[in-house]
Amino acid sequence: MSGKKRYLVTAALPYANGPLHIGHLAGAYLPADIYVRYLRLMSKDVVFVCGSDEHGAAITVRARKEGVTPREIVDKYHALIRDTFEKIGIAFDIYHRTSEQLHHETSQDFFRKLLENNQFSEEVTEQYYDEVAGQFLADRYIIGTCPVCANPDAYGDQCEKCGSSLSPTDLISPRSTLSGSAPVKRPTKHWFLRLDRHENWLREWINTGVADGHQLHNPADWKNHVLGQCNSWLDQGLHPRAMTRDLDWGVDVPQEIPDSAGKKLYVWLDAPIGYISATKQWAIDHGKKWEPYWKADDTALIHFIGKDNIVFHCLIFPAILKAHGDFILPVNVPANQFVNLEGRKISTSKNWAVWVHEYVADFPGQEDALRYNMIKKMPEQGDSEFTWKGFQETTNNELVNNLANFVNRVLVLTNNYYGGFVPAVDANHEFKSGWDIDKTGVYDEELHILHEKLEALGSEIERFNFREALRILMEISAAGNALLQFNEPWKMVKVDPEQVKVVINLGLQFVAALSVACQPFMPFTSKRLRGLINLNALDETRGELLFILNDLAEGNPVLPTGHAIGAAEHLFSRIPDEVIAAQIAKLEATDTAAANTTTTNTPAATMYAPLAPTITYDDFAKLDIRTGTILTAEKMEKSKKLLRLNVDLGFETRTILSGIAEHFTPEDVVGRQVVVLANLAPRVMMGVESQGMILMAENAEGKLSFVRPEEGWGNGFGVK
RNA sequence: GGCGCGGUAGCUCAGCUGGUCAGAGCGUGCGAUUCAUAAUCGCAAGGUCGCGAGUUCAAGCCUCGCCCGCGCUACCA
Repeated sequence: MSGKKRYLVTAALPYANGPLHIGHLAGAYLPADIYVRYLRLMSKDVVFVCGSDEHGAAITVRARKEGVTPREIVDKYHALIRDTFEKIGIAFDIYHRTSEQLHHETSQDFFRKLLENNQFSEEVTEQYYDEVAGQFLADRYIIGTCPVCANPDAYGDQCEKCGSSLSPTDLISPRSTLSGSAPVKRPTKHWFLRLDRHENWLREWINTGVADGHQLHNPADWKNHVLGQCNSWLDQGLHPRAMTRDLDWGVDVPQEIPDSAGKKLYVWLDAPIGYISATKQWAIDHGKKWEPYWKADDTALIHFIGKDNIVFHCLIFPAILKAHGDFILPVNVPANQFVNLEGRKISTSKNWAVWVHEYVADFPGQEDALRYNMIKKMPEQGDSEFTWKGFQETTNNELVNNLANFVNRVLVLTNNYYGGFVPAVDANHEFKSGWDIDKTGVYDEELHILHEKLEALGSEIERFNFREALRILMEISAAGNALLQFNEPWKMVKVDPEQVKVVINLGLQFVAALSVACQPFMPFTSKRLRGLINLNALDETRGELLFILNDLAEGNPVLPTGHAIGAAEHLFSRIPDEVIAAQIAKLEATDTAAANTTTTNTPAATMYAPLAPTITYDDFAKLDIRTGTILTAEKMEKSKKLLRLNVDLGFETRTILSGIAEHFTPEDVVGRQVVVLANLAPRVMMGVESQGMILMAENAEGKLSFVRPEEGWGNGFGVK
């Protein structure tokens, strides 16, 4: 254990424009929850904060699309996400929200402090401006034709059809979603954090753990992919990044600052400071001080995130904290990778996901089955895979057959033979060890091994190896089953009743240990299990795992002789094939056109892009579209997406670059008849001038199809 | 194209600074068993550790090249 006096654990703030899916859970929230629950059981001082990230253009875009206010969007999803966390047992000390006044004040104070510390440069850049609506346009407010896949409704930051990340200036014929007009570029001033000035110390800190001459962490404890990603960025050089935006939904740049009108803090400064605001609110609610958790050297700050957030939490936020001056740096950022679903990437926009709020509705009382499976499949080193079949198998084979069964066996035998009381034992009586079939068991030694297992489990959690920790947990259950199997109390009860007492007593100690050790992973099961053996639910403020470890270390049993247990019950229920089939069917159904009518919170518009604003015939007539034939095709050097085509337009041959290399090989396209936008302004890409654009059709999966005239149609003819 | 992380038994994955590291769980086969939601326990199955070279007394573990997956990034239409 790090030896720190207190812990501040954060989990990535969910963006309040959609529900949670299992990838979120396995990526950040479950590992954080396990870690925190473990710390509490070990009597550590820990605060676990999270909250909804409620600002940004995506929310306003969504609000406009649904005809509601941004406030209504965030209220809806904040409530949904908060309740989902509670239902699946993620035990934050506080789940805050960035729309709270306290957060606005906190982040504004941060901005002022950075300004005071001379951490910004002010720069004027050209941004798209909507003259009709009278405001600057966030990237998400601008749509236009995607340069990669020709989707006519790509956003200024990203094309949701092909997933390309874009900038507004990439879009062909951009238009404003506010008014439908074509935006114009206008100068606007923004505050840029001088990240370049932080590059050197960040590099040292990331790679050696040393900052300002102090050893703050050991890089060997950080995950490979986290270090790799950071160094990849550092090697490319850090550049000043804008900390403000022209937005209308977010935290205002403090008004006393000149030119702040209409400016909002960008997500870099808004979201991570949400961790601090949340801690402040928690302190207010509980009569505590928040500063020690963020400013004291003996606090361990740990960020649980997904891999998409690595540089944000390992470089940018630390730079902000350092630039402020008073704050500590994270001691570790154990980012997880991604979870795939049934062989495909989880996609909110394509509705390929298992939504957690739907799971808890479909599987009431089986929250821990999902938690268990997600922990088992946690993407700790590389991407992992969730399948419904796998979920069924682990639930039935491991939770039902092994864990629940072991508990049931012990309780049934105790009730049958000893009237439900923990039997007194002769600690010197021999039996067969549950840990090793060839070993003679000794009561104290069995407890000792149990102690070792619990310590090993804890040490794996401390090192963020949650899958391994879970495996050790199940090892205890398997050893318990083996203990019964080897000693056959149902036979020996007539032959050697003293031995049976030892075996059953030991079995009960295993069950009691499991009731504590399983709590970080499966809190609902812990509570249920504690009930079965007539113990109170764990009080997380009391460090009960620590007590048990101390007891076992001294050779004392967890459950005292004579303790009365309850009736045997099953902890888990088997998941039948039909239920799994239904979930798979549901997944596949929502993946298709049914997405339009589904009750999930997935945007209905994802199947079909919204219709673009109406244009006149004159607008259309500006386009000169011609038939043509691809004569030659070759892959562009150094480009992943571009094919260089020579296209016969009848009257001339054009060189056209087309972003279809990820869909078609050169051989695929040579000889194809195509339709070409012939009067598009030429554009130089990768050093080659493209003289037109090949028109493609695209479906919801982002697959492309050539648009072409009838077989044998000539080249160079107009399309109207 | 550049960079990063992965590519290990049918499946899901462990393998720290190179030398019991060729492993675990599940599935499969055989055997034992009945207290238990036909659950449990034991044994077994021989996987070129992505491909090809190299360094070393010794390489999944180091180096170089290549292939595949994912991510970030690029003069990105």
